[in-house]
Amino acid sequence: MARRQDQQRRSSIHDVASRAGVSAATVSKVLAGVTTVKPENAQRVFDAVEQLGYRVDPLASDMRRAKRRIIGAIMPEFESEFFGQMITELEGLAEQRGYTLVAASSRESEAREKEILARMHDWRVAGVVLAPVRNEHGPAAEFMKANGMTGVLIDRVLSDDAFDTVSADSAAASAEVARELIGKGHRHILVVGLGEQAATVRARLDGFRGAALKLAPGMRIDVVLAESDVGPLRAQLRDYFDACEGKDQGEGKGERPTAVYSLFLKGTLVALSEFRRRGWHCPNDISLVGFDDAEWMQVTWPAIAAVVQPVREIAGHAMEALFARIEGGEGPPQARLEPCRVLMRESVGSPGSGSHSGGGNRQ
Amino acid sequence: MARRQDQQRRSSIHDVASRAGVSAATVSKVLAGVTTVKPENAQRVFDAVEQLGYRVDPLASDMRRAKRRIIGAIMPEFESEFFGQMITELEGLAEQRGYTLVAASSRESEAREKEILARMHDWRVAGVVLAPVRNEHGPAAEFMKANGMTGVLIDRVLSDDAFDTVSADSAAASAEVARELIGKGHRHILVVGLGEQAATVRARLDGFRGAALKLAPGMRIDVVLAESDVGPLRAQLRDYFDACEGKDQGEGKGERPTAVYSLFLKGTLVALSEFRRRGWHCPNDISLVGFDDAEWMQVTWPAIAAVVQPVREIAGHAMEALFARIEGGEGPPQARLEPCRVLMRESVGSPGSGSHSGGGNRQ
DNA sequence: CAAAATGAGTAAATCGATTTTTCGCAGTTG
DNA sequence: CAACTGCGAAAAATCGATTTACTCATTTTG
Repeated sequence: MARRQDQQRRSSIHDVASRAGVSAATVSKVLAGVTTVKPENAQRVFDAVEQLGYRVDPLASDMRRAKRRIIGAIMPEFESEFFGQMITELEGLAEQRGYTLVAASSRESEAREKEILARMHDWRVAGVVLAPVRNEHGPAAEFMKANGMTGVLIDRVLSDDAFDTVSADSAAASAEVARELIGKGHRHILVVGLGEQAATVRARLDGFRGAALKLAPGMRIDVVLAESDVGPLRAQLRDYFDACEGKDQGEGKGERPTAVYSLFLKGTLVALSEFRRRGWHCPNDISLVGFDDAEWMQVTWPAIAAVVQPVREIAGHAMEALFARIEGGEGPPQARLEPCRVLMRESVGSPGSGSHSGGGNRQ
Repeated sequence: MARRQDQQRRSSIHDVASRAGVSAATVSKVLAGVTTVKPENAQRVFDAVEQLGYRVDPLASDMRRAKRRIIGAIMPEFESEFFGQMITELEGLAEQRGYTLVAASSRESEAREKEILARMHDWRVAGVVLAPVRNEHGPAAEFMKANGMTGVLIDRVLSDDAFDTVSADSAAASAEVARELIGKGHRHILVVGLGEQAATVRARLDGFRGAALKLAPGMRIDVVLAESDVGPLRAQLRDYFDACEGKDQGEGKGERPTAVYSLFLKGTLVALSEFRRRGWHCPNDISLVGFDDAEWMQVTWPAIAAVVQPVREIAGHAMEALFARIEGGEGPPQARLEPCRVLMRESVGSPGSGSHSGGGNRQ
């Protein structure tokens, strides 16, 4: 009914100006906090703003200025807790500084990543927080470089010669996982990963292997790395365990690993589902640690041990670095690593303790 | 090194115009696909665009036009799979139509919800997809109404007299859950919910109760509803089961429910963690069904039965309705309900079958 | 006391598009 | 031949701010 007229034109700076009896320029100055305005006029401007319910149009405002107060954020996905929290944090931080965050999901595609970036460039964003699909050497970072965009790379990166980077200290966390598992007596561990090209997967693998072989030089570390998708990983894992079981029978000695370390969240899920399929239970039949924590991991039985990434810290330092650059900060790019927490939960035990429901007869 | 000069001013429509030897207006028309331009000139424009790598500045473009090609999306949170998928879908759909999606999290706060909305109004968004914290009667919807904004309400809503609504058919799904549980022999069921004010919680509760009491009139349905936060719910649930156990001893008959139906995801987690604490296992000691599915639910042991919401459908129809309104569609607001799928998994069994690890001695 | 500096404010240019208006020119028509 | 029609394109207005340049007073300074 009254809808049509509700759709009134919002009042502009000129409406405020004429109501206050000053020029638009003066209004702009008052609102920007310039002090060279007569207090009386300033008050009249404030009054007019109040009466008209005036609010600056950020679009028009950004039009004139060189750096627009828009930040772009590109994440590989939004479905996981990690990136969900990340977006929430980034959005809050951007808002605090009066910026608007435009978020987009690259859906794990580098092609899409670049397209989104191009669109953000069209918007002339002041800066971009990019969590690349693979690593810092992808086409997206290249695009940013070529177009002189300012940005920060997070998560699946180590360091870059053009952009600041912020990520979890995967290597250190993985080393700690190695220490924990070896401390419990594990000497044959399977590491599961996806995306050999992802900077973090490599760091996690190397961190784990380095620490493990230092503590237990003779130990065995198997690795199952799928290239790009979760589907193949599932099959690879099945084949891997099939092979173990085969040897089991042949030699009468358990060739099956006593623990699995998954380098990423979906891998943890795939491992769990493979355990289910085989009727294995944690930690009696096999131990499990996953990189990336999730809320459900502590309520299931057993609770799943996990590496917790410091989302707040990553987001905070990423934004800090980004705004420093936006405001003209110079100097070589910084590569920042934030420490993780390793939560050892019930899914990890000592090998050979407890009853087995699996096929192998060990010890 | 070459960075500074990379930060070149991007070419504007005037650059294209002068290179093509026409006016800016002509360039605009060619790019908009107006046919009243001499083919020869059109070609020269295209060439110039190509050579300069020109792209329209969406900000400047939106400036002049009445409806800006920006869609706002406000979700209560980004951390869950549901809203993560929702944002992903919405973003994709907006992009398909040449719109930019600006997403923000109200972080389950109605105050913040309204603030975000005000900021989106400042941006003069063409439309808003709002998933309200509580229901359609909050201050945010009020704000939208008062300011003549066009929008669609989703998820925690039933119907509205000013906006189209799209949500999962919670009531029907809950009725199906009731049928399934009663079919398995359950006659004493606890329903767990949060936020009595949330439209969906009420619909789910009523849908469940209605169907259940119709099928098994004498059955017992207990309800534990926390008002606003998960913390209290945890305590309430503990008290509830403590009370059950107390009676257990006193009467020697199990007053403990044989199944729990959680009306929302976090409730499912809280229920699971309470089961853990008491050493109860699904489905032997108690059955569990939760509203909202999650990836992990099918890989844990037992797999958790859940109601799957049709995210794609909700997002799709929400955007459809929104764009219809943006393009001037009239008519009374539509309230749309999308059917859910109920996945019965291992967490549901028949009462009294299987061994018990809990305290009560039943049958 | 004249010249320079300062203060307070305004008109106009600008940002980069879109849209409306105007204009020139060619071809028709009365 | 004047008037009219149409077409294609240019010129100008517009969107809503910010910023620069400039105008008067008033005050300070040499």
